[in-house]
Amino acid sequence: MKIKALLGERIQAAFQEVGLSGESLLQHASRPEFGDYQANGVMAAAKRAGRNPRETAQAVVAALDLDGIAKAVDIAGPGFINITLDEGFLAEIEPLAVQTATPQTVVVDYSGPNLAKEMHVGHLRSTIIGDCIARVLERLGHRVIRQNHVGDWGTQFGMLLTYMQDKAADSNSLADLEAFYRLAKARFDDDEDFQRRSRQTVVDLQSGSPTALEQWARFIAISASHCQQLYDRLGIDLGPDDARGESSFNDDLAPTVNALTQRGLIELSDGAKCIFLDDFKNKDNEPLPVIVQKSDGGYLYATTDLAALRYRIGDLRADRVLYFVDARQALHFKQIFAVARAAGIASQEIVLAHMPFGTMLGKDNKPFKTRQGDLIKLADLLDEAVERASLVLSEKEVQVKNPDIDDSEAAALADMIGIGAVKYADLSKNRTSDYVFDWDQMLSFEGNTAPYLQYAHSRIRSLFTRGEINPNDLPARTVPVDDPERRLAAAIANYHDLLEQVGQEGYPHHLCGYLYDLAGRFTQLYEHCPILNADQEARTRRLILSHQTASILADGLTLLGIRVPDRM
RNA sequence: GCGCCCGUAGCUCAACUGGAUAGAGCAUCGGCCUUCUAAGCCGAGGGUUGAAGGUUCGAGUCCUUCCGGGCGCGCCA
Repeated sequence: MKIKALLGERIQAAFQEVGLSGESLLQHASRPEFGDYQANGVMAAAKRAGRNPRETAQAVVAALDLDGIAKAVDIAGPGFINITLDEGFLAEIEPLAVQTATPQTVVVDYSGPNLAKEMHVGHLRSTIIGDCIARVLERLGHRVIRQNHVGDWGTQFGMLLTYMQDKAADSNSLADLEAFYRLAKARFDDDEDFQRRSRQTVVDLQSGSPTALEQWARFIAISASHCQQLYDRLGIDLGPDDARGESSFNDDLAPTVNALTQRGLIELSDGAKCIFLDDFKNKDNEPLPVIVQKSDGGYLYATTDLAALRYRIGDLRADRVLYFVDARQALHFKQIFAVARAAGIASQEIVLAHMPFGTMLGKDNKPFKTRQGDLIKLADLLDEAVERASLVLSEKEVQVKNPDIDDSEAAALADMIGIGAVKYADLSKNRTSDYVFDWDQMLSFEGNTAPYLQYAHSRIRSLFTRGEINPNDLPARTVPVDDPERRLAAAIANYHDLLEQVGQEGYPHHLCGYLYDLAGRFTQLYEHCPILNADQEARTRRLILSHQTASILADGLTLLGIRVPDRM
C-alpha cells in the first residue's frame, strides 16, 4: 500500500474543504518525536492566501479525515502537521504487495559494452545500476524490456578481423580479448599493408561480404560469451536475447536520415547532414549541429541512437526509455531527445530519460586504474573481491559461529559476500556523483554495506532455525506494541512507497539506505527485546515482524542483484 | 570562451528535491556477552555545509558573484 499517496489525498481533500490551494508537501517526519509523517504545505499555502498559518493548520486538521489511519494529528511550530499512524493500520499493510495499478512498458538501456575489448571497471556502474532499476520496475509490475546496446560495429573490427585472419585465430587465442586487441592494434600501428587490408575489411563488412560477415559473427559470438560469463558471475539479468547491438540498426540508418529529411530538419554543412536546434550553441555561440551523416556518407552514433529510439518506441511500444549511461554523454542525450521530439519520433507523452552516473575513483581520488595506468578488467576485480571476502571470512573465524559450514559452503559464501560487496558499494552511493572505490570499506561488516545486510538477514533466519519455527505457520500480520516493534513496523509498512520512488527516480542508493535503516531497526529490537524467550504473545508478535523484515531484506537485496545467504 | 556536474565532520557517504536541532559508518574515547550470531548494541566528542551577498515565515538545497575540482563543446563512440 502506498501510504504517502493515501495521506496526500486525504490532506488535499482537507485543503479543498477549507479553501486552501497548494501541495500538502508530505514527507517522513524529520524526527521521531514528530510522529511518522509531516505535512509542510500549510505554511506556504496560508501565506499565499494571506491567512494565519497556525489557524489555517487548525482548520485543515479539523477537516482532515484519517479515521483508522492515524492515531494522532498534531500541529507544531508555525504550522507543521505531524501525523502518527495507528498501529492497527500499520498491521493491515502487506509489505510485499507492491504491484502497480498502472503498468507501463519501460525500455531500460544498460551495460552496453564494446565487444572489441574486454569488459573493464568502466562498465560496472551502468551494468549494475541499470540491472537494479530494471528489477525494481519489474517488481512493481511494469513490462520491462532490457536493451543491451553493445558496441559490435565500427572501424576497429576491421583491424581485429584482419588480425584474426592472419593468425588463423580460434576461440582459444581470443580467450584473452584484451591482449588480442593490443596485439592487433600494435600491428595496425606499424604495418602499412596491414592497415590497408584492415580498411578493406571494414569496407567488405559494411558492404555485406559473406566472408567478412561470417568472421565478424564468429568474433562477436566469442566476445559476447566473455560478457555473458561476467554477467552470470555478477548475477546480472542480461542474456543473448537482450542484446541489440549497433549492428542491428545498420539497415535503419538511411531510413532514419530520410525521415529527418522529410521533416525538413536536415541542413548541409561542409557536406555533412546536420540538424540545428535552437537550444544548442557551440563555443562561439553559433548553432551546434547534431551530425547524422558524415560528408563521406558514413553514419554516426547519433544516427544509431535515433534509429534505436525509433525501434524502441515504434516496435517495442515503450512508454518510458531509460538510458543508464555515463554522465559525460549528457549533452549527446539532450540533443538526441530534442531531435526525437522535433522529428516526431517520440511524442510528448513518452518519457525519455538519461540516468547519468559518475566515475569510479581510486583512493587517490583519480579514476580507478592499475599502477601501470591501465583500466582494471572486470574479471580481475571480481577475482580479487572473492579472494578478499574469503580472507575476511577466515579472519572472522566463521567456523566458530557456524561449525558445520564446510569448505564448499564457505567458498560459496565468499562469492556471495565478495561480489555483493562490490555491487553494493556502487549501488549505495548517489548515482550522479563520482565515488571512491575502497576494498576495506565495502567488505566491512560495519556500516552501510552488503555484508552487514546479509548478516542481519542470516541472524533472523537463524532465529527460525533455532526455534524450529516455520514462518508460514505464523499469522501474517500483527499489531506492534513495544516501541522497537513499532519503529520496525513503520519501516516495514514503507517498503512500497520506497520502491515506487526508486522505480520513478532511478536511484538505487535510496533502496540501500532503506534496507540499512530497516536492518538497524531490527537489530535494535533484537538487542533490546527477547524474541524466542518472550512470553507467548510478544514472541509471536516479534517473530512476525522478524519474518517480515527478513522477507523485505531478501527481496530488497535481490532487487539490488545481491545474493542472500541463509546463514553465515 | 560557452555549457553541465560537484564542493557537507579527519576519511567515506546521507539529508526523501525549500522545512523544525544537518545525520550514519570508519577513525578516537567510554560502556554492554551465565538467554536468541558481540560480524552486534548503547553513549561521548567532532560542522561557519568552499566564500560573500540575495530571495522568504524558513536555505546544505533556489538566484548572483567569486574560489577550487571534474567533464563536455562539427563529421570517434
